Amino acid sequence: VTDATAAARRDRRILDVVRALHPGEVTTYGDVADVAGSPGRARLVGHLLATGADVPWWRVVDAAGRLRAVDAADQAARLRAEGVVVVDGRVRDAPLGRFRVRSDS
DNA sequence: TATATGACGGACG
DNA sequence: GCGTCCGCCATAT
Repeated sequence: VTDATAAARRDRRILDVVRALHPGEVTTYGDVADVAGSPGRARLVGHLLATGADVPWWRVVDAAGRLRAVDAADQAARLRAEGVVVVDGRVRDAPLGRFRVRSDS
C-alpha cells in the first residue's frame, strides 16, 4: 500500500475511535491514539479533530484533563451538558465507560 | 528544502 | 502541581 492510503486508513481509525465515545465519556488524545493503533501520536489526534471532523471532539482532553480545544468554553459547555464535571478548564471527574481519563486525586 | 507552529505527552527539577 | 525541554506528526510559510 502507498503511504497515502496507509495514512488515510490510520486517520480513519482514529476518527472511528472518537466516534465510539458515548455521551459523558471522556478520554485523552494519547489514549485515542493508543486504542487506534498509533501509540505516541497524540498530536496527530489533535490535528485531526482540529480539521473539523464530524466526531464528538469535545470528549477528548489532554493527559492532564485540560480542555485544549480552540474554544475551551464551548468544549466545557458541551461536556457539562453530558454531565461531565469541568472546573477551571479541567475535567475533574472520571466517569467514563471504556476509556478512562487518568485523573486521580 | 528548511523552519515554525500547533486541540500532545513524558521526563525532570 | 507547575514550568521547561524534548520527541512526536502534519501543515503552513
